[in-house]
Amino acid sequence: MTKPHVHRVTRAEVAKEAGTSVAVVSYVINNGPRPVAQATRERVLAAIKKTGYRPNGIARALASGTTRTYGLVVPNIANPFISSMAHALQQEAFADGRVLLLGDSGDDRARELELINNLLHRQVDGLIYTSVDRHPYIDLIQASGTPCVMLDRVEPELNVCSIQVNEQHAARRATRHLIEHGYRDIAIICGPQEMLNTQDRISGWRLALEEAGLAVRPEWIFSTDYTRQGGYDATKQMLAGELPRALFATNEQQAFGCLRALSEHGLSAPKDLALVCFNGTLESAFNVPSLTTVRQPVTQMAKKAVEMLKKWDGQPHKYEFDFELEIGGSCGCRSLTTSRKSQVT
Amino acid sequence: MTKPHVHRVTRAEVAKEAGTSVAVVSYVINNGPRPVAQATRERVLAAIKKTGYRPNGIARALASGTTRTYGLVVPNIANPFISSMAHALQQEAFADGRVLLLGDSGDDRARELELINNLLHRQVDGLIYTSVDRHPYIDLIQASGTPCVMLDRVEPELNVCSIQVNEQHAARRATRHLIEHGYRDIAIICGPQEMLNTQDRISGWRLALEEAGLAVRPEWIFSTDYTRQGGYDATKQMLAGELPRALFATNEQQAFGCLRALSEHGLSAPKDLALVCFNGTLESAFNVPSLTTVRQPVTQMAKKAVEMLKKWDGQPHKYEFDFELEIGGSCGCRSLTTSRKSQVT
DNA sequence: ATGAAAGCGCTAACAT
DNA sequence: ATGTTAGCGCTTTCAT
Repeated sequence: MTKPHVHRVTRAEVAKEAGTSVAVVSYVINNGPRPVAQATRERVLAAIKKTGYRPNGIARALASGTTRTYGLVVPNIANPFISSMAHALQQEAFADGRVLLLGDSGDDRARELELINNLLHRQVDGLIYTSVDRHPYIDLIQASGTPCVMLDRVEPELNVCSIQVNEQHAARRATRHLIEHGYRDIAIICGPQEMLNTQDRISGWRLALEEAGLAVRPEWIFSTDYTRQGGYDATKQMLAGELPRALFATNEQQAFGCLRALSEHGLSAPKDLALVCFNGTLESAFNVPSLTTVRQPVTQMAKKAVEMLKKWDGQPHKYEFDFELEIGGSCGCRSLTTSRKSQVT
Repeated sequence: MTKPHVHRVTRAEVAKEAGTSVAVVSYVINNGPRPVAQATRERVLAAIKKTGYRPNGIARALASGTTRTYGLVVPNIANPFISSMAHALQQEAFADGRVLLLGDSGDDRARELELINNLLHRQVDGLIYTSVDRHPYIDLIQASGTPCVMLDRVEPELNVCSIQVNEQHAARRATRHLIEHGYRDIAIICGPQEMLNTQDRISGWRLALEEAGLAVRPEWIFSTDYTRQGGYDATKQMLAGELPRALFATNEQQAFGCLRALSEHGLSAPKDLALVCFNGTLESAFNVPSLTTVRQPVTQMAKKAVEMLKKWDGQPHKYEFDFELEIGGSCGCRSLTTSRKSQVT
């Protein structure tokens, strides 16, 4: 019952000032649910202005049962792909009068659990969730009855809503692009093996190789963290063995780590190693060389995610979005085509 | 009074189940403010487990007057420097049991106002604020009595708390580093002229030049957005005139835009243009070439920001942090020293 | 069209 | 050590 803030004007004072009941003040503020006579409305508005009244969102949330808040749970907001998604989600949510509670788990599964519990206690109206793990805390969320949209793939048998691109297809498409360049020795730097998205991306890579009749060499699967350092370390390791001619890095950060490691050995892309990556952002487009990358339609996905939370019906809808293979210079295309429009102008 | 969620267990049910009063349930949950007999405590805990009770954070916030939430207002969460700061802030805040409400204004001043109003209505316990503009909405925040820490410099006469590095010093130091390399023709790519941080960074640059007896050429001040595209455009413009030998880019994104533009003209750093930038992140360390950059102690600053909100006393404390000039390859140092430890291992 | 009042689920002061 | 209850500031139903 401690009130840390300065005195706050309440609805009662406004009502007194306007000479009405508190209910009418609510009707004016909320534009409903009942009509208010024009004269009364004006008196109320004047009283609001005069008193400097500001509705208390917490009290409103308690009474109305909606916090007008979504929770966003992500592994790490410092990942540019994720922060670009967060940006789009916030824009979208705010257009609907809602704000995002940021839950950044710092790539830590225990922390992720704490955050989800915390956000659920806060009665968020919905959760937008990317787990650090292949076993997201779905039960917990469903038990609370909170609408939830997953932003990655989950075990098919889980009855959850999800939004994603088909990552296996995308990985296959990216790898196939390298094959079309004529490369036959194609390695992959991927995330932790147990994660579903890692598995999808590996299997897409494998599929493309098999379709082209190329050998799948297990020693050319470099599993590491989805970080720059991970890509760097994996590449160092790769450089210690027989060097492939091309590489599929399963996220943008790994690709950057890879380029750095290459450069420390006097190597570069696409000259010594052709490179494509997954989930590129503006960074890929501006990098030198620009990165050929699988692009997810972040803005559209954000729109859909918010829409799904708004229209929540408890059914486990799954939406799949088309990805785009954005051609940059890292795969060697730039030396093949001379007249390509620049990415960045 | 709509309850969108499934039935939620309340404290009353727990009390009934445990055969105690509701107050005791609170005391158990909150570990106070009054002691509870061990036996009772255990009965309550058992009842909580059995019923699946979860405290309602909103009701708690209304009754206690604290939402255990901070608002974070930033120009754009997709900016890597900002998202790394957001990451650190969230970690720090959560250690204190609080969560961040993300207010991403999308570089739009009107949106920023809406967001601040929204967050204030939500009764956030504090605000961490970086404005898109030189005139932040301080009055509004102060009128609400909400603790607030600014993360950039504000007009000195404003009585607000702020945390920052001395940007003029940092800019001067960065520029001086270029001068120490022997470069005499040093340009600057900066942000919008009216912003205080732009002015600080320009004046630091200017000061360093003057101290070295070098000419300050107004045509070598390229004002643009703090974005990759901005850096790109400014560099294109620069390339149309007489090319300087060195450049100070006033944020990391501009630096990347610059490198891209250079590359499209067959030029590169540090060979054709030595480059240092402001507010580098891990991206600078991993880029090829790695970027020489002013680094802010993001983690410490986040710690301090949260601490200031916790210990709020209404006084306009200002904290200045030491920056670090992180040496990379973009300024030419790499060719001078051969034995430098790698940045990224 | 408006007023009165019953919650929303909790905290904590006031009882015992 | 524990029970009872008055708020917290709002939404909305039930009256009028």
